[in-house]
Amino acid sequence: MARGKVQMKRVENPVHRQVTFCKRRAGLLKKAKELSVLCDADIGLFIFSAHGKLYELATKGTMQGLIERYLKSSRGAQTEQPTPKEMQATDAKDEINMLKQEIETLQKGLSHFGRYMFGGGAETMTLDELLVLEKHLELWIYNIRSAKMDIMFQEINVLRNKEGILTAANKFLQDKIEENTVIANFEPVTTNIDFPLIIPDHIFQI
Amino acid sequence: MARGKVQMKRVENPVHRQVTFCKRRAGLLKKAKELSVLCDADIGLFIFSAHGKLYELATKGTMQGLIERYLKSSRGAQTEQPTPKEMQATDAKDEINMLKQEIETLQKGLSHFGRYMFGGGAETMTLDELLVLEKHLELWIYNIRSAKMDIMFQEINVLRNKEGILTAANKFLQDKIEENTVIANFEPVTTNIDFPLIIPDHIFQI
DNA sequence: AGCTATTTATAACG
DNA sequence: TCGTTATAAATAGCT
Repeated sequence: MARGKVQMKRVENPVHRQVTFCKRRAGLLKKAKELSVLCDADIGLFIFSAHGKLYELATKGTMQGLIERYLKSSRGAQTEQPTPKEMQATDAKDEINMLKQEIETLQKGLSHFGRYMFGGGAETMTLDELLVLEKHLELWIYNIRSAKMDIMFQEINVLRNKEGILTAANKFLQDKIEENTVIANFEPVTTNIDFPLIIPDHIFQI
Repeated sequence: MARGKVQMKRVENPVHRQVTFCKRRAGLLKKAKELSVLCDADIGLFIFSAHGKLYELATKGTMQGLIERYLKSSRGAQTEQPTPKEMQATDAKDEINMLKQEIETLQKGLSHFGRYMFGGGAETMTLDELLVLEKHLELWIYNIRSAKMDIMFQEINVLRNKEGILTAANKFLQDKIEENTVIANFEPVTTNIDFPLIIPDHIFQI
């Protein structure tokens, strides 16, 4: 495409070959992104250099997600999945697994972000790419928050239950002491404890 | 690339979009093949049209085989995730101030993000703008998590303190009852309470 | 890495 | 979809 027509065969000179690889790889990735943006297409592209180094592009979600979609689509002519993945958790274990998965998704999204920013020749992000990134971040934030809240609310409830039991036990024992004292005609029980048996209200304010 | 420069955004006219998709898809597949041949690269490429139709190219073996190779290769080369900046709080007041500051940062980041995404005619972002945005988003996510955790840990600690006080009071009262019983030479105190005075261990497990 | 001279890809149109 | 053509992009050969 410049200063000489190129033969469609392997470039024999190793230096030339490496240069050509760099340039054309950048061009290919750019073209793929352009097609995705211009025509609403979702594209997965990965390139192994002759020495095995990996370069990749996923224009929607993660490469994992696109690969799954590819496998479904190429196997049977199965129905498309318009909604990427609806999440329904039946129990805590599912919740934890989903959380882990989402963290992974997020990390991939971030790494994609990094690639967009520093990857070969990709100096611009499209609005669509930003929207995808935003969705990932929203999902990430939401799921981390939910999971943490669930776990901590659980602990808070357990502690509140324990508090109720202990308070009741405490009250019962105080009543018992009074009762025994009356029966025995003893002086009221006196103590030198330096912590309150009745918890001041302010402790219960957070 | 012809008879007019093209904007890097979705082609709105559906007919034009379809034509562009056909032509550029063919061009992309051709370029991928050329890169593969010229530079000894192995390439997997799949394209989902907007309506879900699949187009694919695998320059070596099958797409399945390339996908397996991709999965292996991408696992090994996990990109490290940057650790958001660590925050050190000496007391609750500092914590609150930091939180407020971070909220401000977050709001700035959000407004930046919104501007980047929807601002007038700015379809491209510079590398510096992207770096700023990335930092804001990382900070945003990290701080939402931190703030929630801090608040809930605070409540948990208060409840744990209350639990400790009540347990100690409980034990003291039990000892007192025993003591009074011995002095009075009475029968041991008996009760018909239906909750435990000694809390079963399992309650303390969360 | 940059820089051109060329080749290629392709947008608009028929 | 297919062909034509004017132009925008990509890039081979150099430095």
